[in-house]
Amino acid sequence: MPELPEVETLRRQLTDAVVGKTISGVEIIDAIIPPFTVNGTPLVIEIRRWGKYLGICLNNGQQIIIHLRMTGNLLLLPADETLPAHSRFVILFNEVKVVCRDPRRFATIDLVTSFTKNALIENPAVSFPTVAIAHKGASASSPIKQFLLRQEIVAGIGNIYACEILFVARISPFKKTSELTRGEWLRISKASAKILAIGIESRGVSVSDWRDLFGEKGKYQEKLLVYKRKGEKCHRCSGIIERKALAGRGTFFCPSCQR
DNA sequence: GGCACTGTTTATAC
DNA sequence: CGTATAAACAGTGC
Ligand SMILES: [Zn+2]
Repeated sequence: MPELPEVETLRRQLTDAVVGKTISGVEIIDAIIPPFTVNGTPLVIEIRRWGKYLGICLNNGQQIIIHLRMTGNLLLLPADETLPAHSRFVILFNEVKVVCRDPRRFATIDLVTSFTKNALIENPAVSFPTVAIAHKGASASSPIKQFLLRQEIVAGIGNIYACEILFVARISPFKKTSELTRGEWLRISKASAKILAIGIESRGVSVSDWRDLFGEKGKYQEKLLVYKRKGEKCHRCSGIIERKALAGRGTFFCPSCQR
């Protein structure tokens, strides 16, 4: 479930763990991944993030770009440790290695010399300006939840946090963006910053098998407000949380206090 | 066994 | 052009 908070957690942990270290190679385990060659044995100079993309920047001009998709995670292990099941690639250092474990095999890794991903709101955990997105929303007809999931609009929000944010903002996931008022956009802005920050502080949400770089579970699953809470009592009113499909995704909300 | 469901994105069809 | 659906894959739960 790597969404923005999970990927940001890895970015921070990787920064502490491998910046300044020498990469001795990248081993591709899953043959479906196109092979590539790292030039020489470069140093890691920075770990960057664009939405859910992670970039390992090297001092040879190359960059390793990783997207964990549904079930990918990264694990820091001693160099001589046996690889876990579903390992797909391994980034090798002198004494440690970073392995990508990914049962569903959707995660991607690429070696590039330049990379960028643009979005209307680049880092919603830090800043969520409302003027441009409200303008774009005014001319769209999609439900707000689908709109928040579009990565070229808001980089990094995924299905779980979209549900959580809209609960905090007291807005129905099905409400059309063209019908949102200025005040509602401001509530979405505040709720996004708040929930994503809590997600990051919690080192993510382990509703399934998510683990951080050190194999530890996150803590946000203990704080979930609506996600996976179908049939349970709303924390804000006397309503009961419902689940409905929206664009094929499970969508959790309180029908009585989200309008 | 069968079917629904799961964190994401993208190609393809309309 | 925007929007909707299927597909990539493997596991889990009913
Ligand atoms: Zn409620």
